[in-house]
Amino acid sequence: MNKWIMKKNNIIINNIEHFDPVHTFECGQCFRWERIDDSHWFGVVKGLALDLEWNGKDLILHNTTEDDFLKVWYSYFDLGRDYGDIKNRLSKNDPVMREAIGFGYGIRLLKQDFQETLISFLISQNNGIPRIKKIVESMAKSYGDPIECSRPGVHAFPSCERLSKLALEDFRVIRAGYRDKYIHRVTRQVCSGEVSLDTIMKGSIKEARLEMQKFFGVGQKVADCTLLFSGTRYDIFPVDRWVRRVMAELYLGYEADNEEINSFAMKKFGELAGFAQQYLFYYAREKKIGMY
DNA sequence: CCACAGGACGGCT
DNA sequence: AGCCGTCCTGTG
Repeated sequence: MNKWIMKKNNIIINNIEHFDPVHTFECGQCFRWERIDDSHWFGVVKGLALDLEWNGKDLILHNTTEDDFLKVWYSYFDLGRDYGDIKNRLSKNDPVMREAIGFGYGIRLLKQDFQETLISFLISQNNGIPRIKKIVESMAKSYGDPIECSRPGVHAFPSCERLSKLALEDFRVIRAGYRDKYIHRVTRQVCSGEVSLDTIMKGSIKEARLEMQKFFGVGQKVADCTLLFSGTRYDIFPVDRWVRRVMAELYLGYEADNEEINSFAMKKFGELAGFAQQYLFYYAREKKIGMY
């Protein structure tokens, strides 16, 4: 549990542990944080804009309110979770995990908006991070509500309700390519109740993953990423090419298919699978594990 | 010009 | 049930 104080319009968390904005914002889970300089970041989350400062030990959330902190930022940054305990449990008898955690020690799983996460990871398929960010930004600029903040031209990520009213052609401007038809239909599937968000939130893991894949354009990978990065489920292990590489290289010794990797990871990491995935993914990508 | 990028669909066997 | 060509767009 982290202690925090309010000073003027800033929330300050002194000596925050298990956090580094580079690790957390650049581990591939989010697309709307911009690095200003070594200690300053700007992000747009759930209709709010935030100037974030991190000096190497203290986290400062500028120009916010206690209300927004308690309603949004506290859960978004997962401040109630004991990452020390998670790291200990994952590291136990696992030198690979210990190494990965030592490398990405400042990763936190952000609790992001479900709809935004769903659309963002729909866009992510067959795409690299710079382009994903560009498309998401374009989506906000074109159809999201403007936000008054320290910078001009900032927009919230548009709701599915708003997006569902658009025609397919309206998505051409965001340059999402063939994914525009997925976005078009998925936003309608969310609003119509064709896919049960209740099952996704409260069903068993198996039911939730199955229900997610009723969304047009959502396969297992996008389903799992959405569940994990929206903080809906943590006992989940998204498998993509980086995870496939790191598992082959550091655990299995051979190239296994997604299903085998998934069941191996679930058995090994259990309810902490989601955290394990992030440490491994970040480690693999930054170190380019298995690329040569 | 071609390969590939943090996949998924749809038509084929 | 599994395989595989194809899908927009940008970058190298």
